[in-house]
Amino acid sequence: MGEVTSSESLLYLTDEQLRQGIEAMYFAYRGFTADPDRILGTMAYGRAHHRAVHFINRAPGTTVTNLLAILGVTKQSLNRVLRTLIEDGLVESRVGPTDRRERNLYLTEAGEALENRLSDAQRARMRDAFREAGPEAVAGFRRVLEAMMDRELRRQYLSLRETGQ
Amino acid sequence: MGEVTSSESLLYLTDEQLRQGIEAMYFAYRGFTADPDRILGTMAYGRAHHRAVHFINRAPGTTVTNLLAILGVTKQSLNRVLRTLIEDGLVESRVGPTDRRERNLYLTEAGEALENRLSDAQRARMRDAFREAGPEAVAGFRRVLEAMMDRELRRQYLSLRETGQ
DNA sequence: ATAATACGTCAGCTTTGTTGACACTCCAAG
DNA sequence: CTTGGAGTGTCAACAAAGCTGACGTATTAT
Repeated sequence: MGEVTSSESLLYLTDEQLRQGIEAMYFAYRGFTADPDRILGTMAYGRAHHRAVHFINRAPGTTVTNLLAILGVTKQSLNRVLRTLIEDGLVESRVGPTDRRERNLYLTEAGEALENRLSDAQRARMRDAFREAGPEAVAGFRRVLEAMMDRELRRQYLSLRETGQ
Repeated sequence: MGEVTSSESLLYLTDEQLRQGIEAMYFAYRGFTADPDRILGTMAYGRAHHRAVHFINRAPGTTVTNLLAILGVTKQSLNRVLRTLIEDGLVESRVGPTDRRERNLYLTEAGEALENRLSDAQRARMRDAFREAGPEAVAGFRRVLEAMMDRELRRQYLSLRETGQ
């Protein structure tokens, strides 16, 4: 406290500051997932279903391999989730038009309805947080998060951003 | 795009912006946990052990009930983790001096060694991200994360901050 | 004395991840 | 036109880490 590290004051890089950043990240992430989790808890779905539905909505027609790369799980794990979503009529799997080995994934109306419910809840929290913190804080938030991603995930994130208008 | 919402420009509260914030949070959290996970993967421990060790280090002598409140899991779940840590000599459980029903938890030297290894890795990533983003971005990052926490978790987070110098 | 608290543990279940193995379809290249 | 490999689906077995419910045992508080 009151200890000046340099004339530029790199106080925000103190171990104590970094630890607070780590704890903030941990507690905030729990808030971040709390609302969708509550909704999902009332049905037979979990966080994995949310992720699948989110990214299918984000990039309709995406293939299984694509989804595997974004989610970073094994195909067996994803397939289990995907299968229940297809059986329950939330996701449609169409044989690829050019390459018929591929499966293009789409949300059905019911799937879109669930996606909306979940992302409405998550967006509401994000919106409140953004509003409370203000636009400059939001810009900083985004900048730090981007810098925290793994190289490959960052690439994925940025290419998703291009997609969305 | 180019659509002006108001004279104040609340463009950062667009659904598209919020969705990008959500995805940034998701991808960044994976980066956030990647390094400790890699280390833990080489031993018989997981993320749950990391959390326990982190918060015991943060508040030495904390009780089991306290830890339960911070981590938000059941005592059965925590106990499984705690038991292995105690058996392996990373955590010491002392009978409470004033109230002998309580157990005060402490890291042993070996426990501290593991905690250091894990948090060094995590801090290194946080430090790089902070350095890359700059002090103002870091302040914004913290402000948004704080606003995203559940009321109760935010309380916990803030009381932890007081503890640390 | 009795009730409540703090802790530990047994048993069983769920979600979501993992390996490894195998089959099928289909594209592309030799 | 065959053959290798990519994309996909699925079976089996397992692990980590969460959950509920129930019970036992100290210890403290009323």
